[in-house]
Amino acid sequence: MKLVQEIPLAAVACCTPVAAPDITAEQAGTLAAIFKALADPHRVRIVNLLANAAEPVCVCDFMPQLGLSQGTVSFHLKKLLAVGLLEREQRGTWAYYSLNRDGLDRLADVFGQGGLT
Amino acid sequence: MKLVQEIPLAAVACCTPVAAPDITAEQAGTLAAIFKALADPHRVRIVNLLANAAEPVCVCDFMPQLGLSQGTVSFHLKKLLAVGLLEREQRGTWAYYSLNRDGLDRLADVFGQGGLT
DNA sequence: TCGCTACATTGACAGACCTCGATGCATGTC
DNA sequence: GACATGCATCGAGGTCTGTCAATGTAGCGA
Repeated sequence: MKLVQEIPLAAVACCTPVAAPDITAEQAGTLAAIFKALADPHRVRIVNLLANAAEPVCVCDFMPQLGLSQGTVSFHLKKLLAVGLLEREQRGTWAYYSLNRDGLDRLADVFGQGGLT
Repeated sequence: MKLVQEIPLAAVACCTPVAAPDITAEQAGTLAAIFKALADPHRVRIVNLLANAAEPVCVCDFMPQLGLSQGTVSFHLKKLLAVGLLEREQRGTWAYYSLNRDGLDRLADVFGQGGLT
């Protein structure tokens, strides 16, 4: 059970719908890695917070919202970043995170298209 | 880090979009549990196989497809069943599994609706 | 009833995950 | 240059997960 840990941003760009005929083991692994990134309540909340934020959010703002230490917040952000769901922007000492809307939209396609109706 | 293990079928029926404003910790946990069920390549393949199957599939058919032992296949099917993504039907000695299309459709809504465009 | 078949469950183990505190590394300020 | 700040990374811990072999359970046929 060794999952792909680092998924380049491009991987999200070519998500295979779960209903696509004859998914390969690699495609299943890529999809599973993205789901795994969302398989934690704190990371779901991070995505939710970013989805409702008009501006990018810095790490220090997540800490009180999630009630986690700074290192743990960085840990979760890195996971979401690795699968291309988030974008990171450095502004001086601060690191601002925002949602990669394209990534989420394509994830929606994984369920929608492909004849799952 | 204690996740809800058993999610009743109804839970999928009221999925909260990730972009819904101010998600609660419980809602985040429910969503994360569903993503966690899909956070394994073998389980993604199971969903994929069922999505392309015209008829419900029995456990014995999954074993050669996934290359897993019988006990492990049951283990994965139980996970997907617990979050309402699958349906189970007993026919004599056989157990037939099929996709809960409603569950997947609602999961698609989690990304689609809520102003994530 | 007995045996067989198809599944579910259990026990055990290795590996992965989440968390925190501590440390390291830039960047900005004095 | 010295210091403070914001963030990433590391090490260690406890917990959870995925896997198999073995065992338990229910239905079917002889």
